[in-house]
Amino acid sequence: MGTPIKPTINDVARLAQVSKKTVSRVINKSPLLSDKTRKRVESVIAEIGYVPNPQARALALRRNFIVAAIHDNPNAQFLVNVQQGMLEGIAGTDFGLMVQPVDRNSPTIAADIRDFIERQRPYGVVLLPPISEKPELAQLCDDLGVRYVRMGSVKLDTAEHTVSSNDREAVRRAVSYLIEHGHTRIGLIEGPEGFTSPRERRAGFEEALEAAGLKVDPALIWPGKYTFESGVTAGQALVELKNRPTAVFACNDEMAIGVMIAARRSGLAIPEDLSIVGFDDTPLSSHVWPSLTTVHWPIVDMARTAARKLIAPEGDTETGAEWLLPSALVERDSVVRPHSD
Amino acid sequence: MGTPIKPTINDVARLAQVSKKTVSRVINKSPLLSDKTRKRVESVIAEIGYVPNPQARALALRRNFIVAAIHDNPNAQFLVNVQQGMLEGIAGTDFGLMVQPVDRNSPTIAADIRDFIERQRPYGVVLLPPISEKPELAQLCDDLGVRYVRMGSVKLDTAEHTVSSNDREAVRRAVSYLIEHGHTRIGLIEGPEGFTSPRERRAGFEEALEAAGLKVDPALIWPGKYTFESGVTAGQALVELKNRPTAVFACNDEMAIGVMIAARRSGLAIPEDLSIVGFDDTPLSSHVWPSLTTVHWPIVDMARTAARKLIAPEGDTETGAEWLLPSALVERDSVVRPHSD
DNA sequence: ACCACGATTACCACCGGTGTCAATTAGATC
DNA sequence: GATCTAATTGACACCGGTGGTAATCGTGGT
Repeated sequence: MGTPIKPTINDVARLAQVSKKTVSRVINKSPLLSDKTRKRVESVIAEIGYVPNPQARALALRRNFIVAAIHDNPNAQFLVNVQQGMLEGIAGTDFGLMVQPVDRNSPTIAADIRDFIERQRPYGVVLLPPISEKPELAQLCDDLGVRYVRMGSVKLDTAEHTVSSNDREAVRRAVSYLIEHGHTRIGLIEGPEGFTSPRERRAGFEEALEAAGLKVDPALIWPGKYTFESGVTAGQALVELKNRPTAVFACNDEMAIGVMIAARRSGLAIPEDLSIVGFDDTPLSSHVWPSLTTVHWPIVDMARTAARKLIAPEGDTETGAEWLLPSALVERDSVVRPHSD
Repeated sequence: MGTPIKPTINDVARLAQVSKKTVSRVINKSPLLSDKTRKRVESVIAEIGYVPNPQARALALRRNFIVAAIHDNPNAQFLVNVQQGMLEGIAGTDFGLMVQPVDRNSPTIAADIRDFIERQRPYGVVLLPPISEKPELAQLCDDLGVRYVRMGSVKLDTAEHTVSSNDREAVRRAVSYLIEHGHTRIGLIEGPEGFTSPRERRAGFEEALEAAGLKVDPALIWPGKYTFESGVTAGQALVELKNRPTAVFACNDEMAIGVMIAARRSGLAIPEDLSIVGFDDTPLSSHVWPSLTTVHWPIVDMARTAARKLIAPEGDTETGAEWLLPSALVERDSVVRPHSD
């Protein structure tokens, strides 16, 4: 107890009667080593329980074994999914995961991120949406010489260093699904303005309608903020329309569930009177009743991929997974054909 | 771009015409320095944008500036709250936050944690519930010479290194609140077996009944797993009882909401036919309809405190906040007086 | 002007690893 | 057995900081 003194590479070297450098070679699995020596050193390592000091390694190699998730996203499920994915991506390596939230609206956001990176010098960082949409932050990482990967929707300013999903196509398919079920008056609850992903989702919505020869009715499109409350508000507005829609696509699950609540308060039955489709596929979506048909957003996959790309050897640009990950519609119980009138 | 070379302490020393050590003193705000020298060095630092290399510091000081949250908790909101709290606790310091999940059921859990700690050598770790209840893990931290703080409910094996809330008392108050509202048949949905916190919550439930002279009816007590589904199952069972309860206390919010759903499926109105109280005060609890009366569990406060205690100077045992943090009942809309029959 | 003494500052080893390159050893060849 | 070459291994500087101690500076007292 107290303060146990960890054995160092010198201890191993002395006990195995070899030089530090040889021990270093064993640790790093260098091929230019005789089996005999390797065995001997390995047995000493096992015996005294030597583990290389990560800080010393980091100093000598001028790179440490930490990747960081930098985010500005208040959504718990999203964050946890990202963390899970990144941890999967670094599993089996020596890397660890740091988390650093920032304030999207702060004027010092760039300085804060710079501060974090310089204070910790992580090996690389993953920029999560929505701050991944700010090109100046990617530039900052470049300037600081820290590797980075952005997570986002396709159609960011550039695809470089970006792991993405195709939200537009995913929404197009989801709305087409509603149309195939016979819906022609379909409401949309949008995400917050000023970000790529909500914009893409709206574009997908419009494309689906146009492809089916339906026209986009501005009265059926309401703004939302990705929050439950904003879903309730928008849902209420939609439901109280004289000529109300028979289906609603909400740009995320939370708002979709808000719509459910609002509709029910107005005496509508879900899905009989109003079909609803969400986006994200959070656990919540299968917990509500009726369970929510929604677009599965591959966050975990994206985060895993981002982490893998981040720690992949320099030249190795084609490590395994692709940069674009597929979404999929998850059919549950919140969509039926509309009343035939 | 490319690989910018960060200025080092040597660059500063050369430009300011002083020794490395003097620069080091400036960085560490040593008092034994003349103002003149300090000013000169500081201006050079500002000019070339020098930031000390954290890995070199970590090596020399034999301690780094990272605290880690080690957890085995699948609940997203809980994790995010803990992270938020810990980040608040280290705000303004040089510390960063790492996250390391482990598998509670894995036989190698201790080895996994040891592995993590040795691979990263964080300055200290916070053990989150429920793994904070395993004394052998605290022992492990001791053995490894890494500082730690546990988060949990009072009545763990020992209070040492433990930031806690008093779940028993909190539940006692919540259930007393139901009793004050006229409920006498009160159901309980328990948390998973084998952990201190659910045990304490149950004890609080029983104490409240006994204090009011009511007897504990085993038929009204159902097991749960802290999941939404288990809440639905238990809720359904309670509601279908011949002599069903007029109120239910669920050991967490998710289960409480499960009970809501189950009750509604059986045609009961909430809260008119069934009052419900939860535990946690997750955002969810104010999103459901009717909003859920629940016990506010001070996770953020506990996590903030844990982080502060962790990085507090050695002897400084009485830094600010207490080790025991208060819970409080949050009155919302899910409790009314029972039908007077 | 000289000296003691506290305030500043410099020097050098060290933290625990890795890179470079020279030295040593082993195996092959004649 | 001597020589050559490839395979192993070691010596040493260095990564960028900090600690301990010695050296230097400034000041007041006499």
